[in-house]
Amino acid sequence: MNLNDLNEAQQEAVQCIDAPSLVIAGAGSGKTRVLTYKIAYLLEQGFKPWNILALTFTNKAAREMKERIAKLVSPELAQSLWMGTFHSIFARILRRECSVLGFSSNFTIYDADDARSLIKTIIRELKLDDKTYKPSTIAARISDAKNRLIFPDAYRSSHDIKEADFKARIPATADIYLRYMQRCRLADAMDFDDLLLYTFYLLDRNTHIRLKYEQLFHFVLVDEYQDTNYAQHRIVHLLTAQRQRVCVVGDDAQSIYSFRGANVDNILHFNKTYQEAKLFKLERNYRSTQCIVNAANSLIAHNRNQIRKNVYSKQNKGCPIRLYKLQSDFEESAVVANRIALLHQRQHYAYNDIAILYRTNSQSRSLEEALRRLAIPCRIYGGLSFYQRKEIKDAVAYLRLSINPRDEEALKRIINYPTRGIGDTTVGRILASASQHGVSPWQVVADPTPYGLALNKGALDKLQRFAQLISSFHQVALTENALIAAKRIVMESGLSADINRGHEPDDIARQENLQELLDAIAAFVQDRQEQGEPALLANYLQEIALLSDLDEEHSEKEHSGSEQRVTLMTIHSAKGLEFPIVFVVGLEEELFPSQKAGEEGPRALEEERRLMYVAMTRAGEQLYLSCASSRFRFGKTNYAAPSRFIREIDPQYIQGSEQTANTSSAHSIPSWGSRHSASAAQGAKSYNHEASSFATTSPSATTSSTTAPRHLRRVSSLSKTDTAYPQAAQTTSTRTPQNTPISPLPSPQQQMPPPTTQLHPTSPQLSVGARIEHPRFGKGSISHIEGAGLDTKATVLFDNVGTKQLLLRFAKIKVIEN
DNA sequence: ACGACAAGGATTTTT
DNA sequence: TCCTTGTCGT
Repeated sequence: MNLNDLNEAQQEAVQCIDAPSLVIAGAGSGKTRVLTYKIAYLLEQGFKPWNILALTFTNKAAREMKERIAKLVSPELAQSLWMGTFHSIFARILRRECSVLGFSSNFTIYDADDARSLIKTIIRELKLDDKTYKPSTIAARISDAKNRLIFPDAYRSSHDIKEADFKARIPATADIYLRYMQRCRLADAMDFDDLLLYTFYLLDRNTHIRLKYEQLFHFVLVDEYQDTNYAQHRIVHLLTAQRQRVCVVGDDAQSIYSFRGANVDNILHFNKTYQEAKLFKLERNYRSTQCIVNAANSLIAHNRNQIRKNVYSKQNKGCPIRLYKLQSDFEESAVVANRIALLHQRQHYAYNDIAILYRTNSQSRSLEEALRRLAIPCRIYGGLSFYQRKEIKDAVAYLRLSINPRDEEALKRIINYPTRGIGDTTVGRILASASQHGVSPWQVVADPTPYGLALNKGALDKLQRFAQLISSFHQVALTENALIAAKRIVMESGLSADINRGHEPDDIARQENLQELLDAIAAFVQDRQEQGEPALLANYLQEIALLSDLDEEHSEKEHSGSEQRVTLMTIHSAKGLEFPIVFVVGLEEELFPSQKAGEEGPRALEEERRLMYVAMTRAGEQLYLSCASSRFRFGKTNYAAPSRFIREIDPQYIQGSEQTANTSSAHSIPSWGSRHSASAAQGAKSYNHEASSFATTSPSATTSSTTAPRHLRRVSSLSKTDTAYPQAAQTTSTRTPQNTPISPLPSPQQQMPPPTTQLHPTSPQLSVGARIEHPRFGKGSISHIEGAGLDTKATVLFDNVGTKQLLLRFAKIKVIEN
């Protein structure tokens, strides 16, 4: 490591180890660099890696930092650091110390859906109206309380809260909260917020444990400090109050998660908590042109609540920000797509260098369509993540229940899926009985007699069979590795059979997803075994509970090469990323800033402004802004004025914005008819030129080109939706209505999203008796074949693992002899 | 127990 | 518009 790689401000921040330090890292100022160098520096100064705790918000951030430290120092040292997300580190600690809290070390982690579902159950049990007591609202309130370290008893006795709940007409929230906590405990489950809440509780109440971790962590570093909530702040404080060896890094101007409990005050008032704190400001931006940096500064200057800083760039001045004022969202998309085509063709920008950012996910649609018309490949981030897909949740519910049968949410999810005759009435009685006796539903299922279940013989039989099934899974999970256990569970539960029943594109997608899960488990097991670490199902579940699917990015790149795509994402997901070219679209009042923010007042508006700041500072070389006077939203055309944020940017950095900023009102936006008029901004003129190819696209062509991807999007309900358009040139021009496939089941090569599905379009010719080899199951012989074409399914008797049913188009099998 | 239909709701979402 | 949710009918 060489400190000379850093600028002066960065060096100072890195070298401060005897006092708490707050590093305000302006956008693009090398924040991660400072953190990694600081850790390297600490190691050089003799700190042991296992005495250093580095907390991040995302797994991705932790992983990246670890990689960089591995390169900077050594992989071994990097490996021994305590580095991870708040939640994963605290979960690790909690699993170790949980006996004090009355949880087992295999406790389940409830995700947001589990939490909401349980809250809903409780609302019903309490005979409250779930119109008034909207589960999501209550869940948010409980989450909020937990993030502020307010336990149920404190919640109940707080006058302010009581009044607020009374005003909101949900006075029973305190009861729901208490019951919710009890139920989680009974289920041996913690939700995301509990991981913080109980960690705090443990450290705060248990001196012994606090001392242990105080003595363990000689230095604590926190990334993205502006996004910490009160609980996180207090935990960090508990761990560092003695030694005062703490370094937090962040940018108050980029705090955009207050709606999730993040509290900007943590960073704004850091020096109140740590009075000896030293403040370091990283103000040199290495990412963007002067024009972009200055424009962003001029915008954020409208915020009152902030730490003043002077972010500057020494790069080129760069070109001014281009502003497009369009008439409709449709036009906006077309203009953006056209501009991207030009950037690609004339200025030779790679698609990967370009991002389109928007406030809401729903804005992606028209952009996607416009891009497709010009055959520009794009990748849309957002939507359901892998683990949120129904079939994955079902499978994971079985796995969870096998590890922790008390997991109420998992039980409810699959007790009658696949259908086994345990209907709502039966489940209702079980839940009521469990709740009445203060036991977990599983206890009632496993042993109904003591709880006086009013069920007939048939229902009881079915229950017993279910209980036995789960018990056997539990045994398997304890003894076998995760892969073997998961496969048995998936097969014997009937889930596999249910999933593999259908042949619709959606069914196929589900089958693939389930296979993907099993593949992921296989990879996990292999990985763990290579490391000589345990590879039980419980270990796997612990791993995935806190994982979103961000680390698929790696594997995906390895698999499908690096195809160039334009990135489409919300501004929130773009935080921390950068692109040479950035388009920020949909700059209209009510949309950005959002209507809700407007209603909520200045604080919320400031957050929206920070969001705009984040959006602008993602751009390195060129920044484009656009707004549309009309937009199709919620099935209606809405009209809105250009966003105030456009006005708040110093017009000297915007091309052609002088007139629009001062003289034009919402009504004098250049429109189709007036685009040649003198009042049209320069941006609109260039639009006129650039959009020529769009202008020739007739509306009817638009509708026909929309047909193809409809179910495609469904099939690949991925968090990342890839759209490659292998036939894209035809999509708009040559494909006529006649040769547009009408069948919902087009040929797979054309219609499947290529990067996510690895089909084997030409299934090997197979006959009964053939010997084959499968990469995971090994060798075996075919005992039965059914179906034809794409749906050919073979029953294979494998030498080592028994009989499996394989869909030939998915199974990567090799024919040994036919 | 499941499919069909209507109604209502609809930021952002690191864990 | 599109998705989730709830209700109804078989």
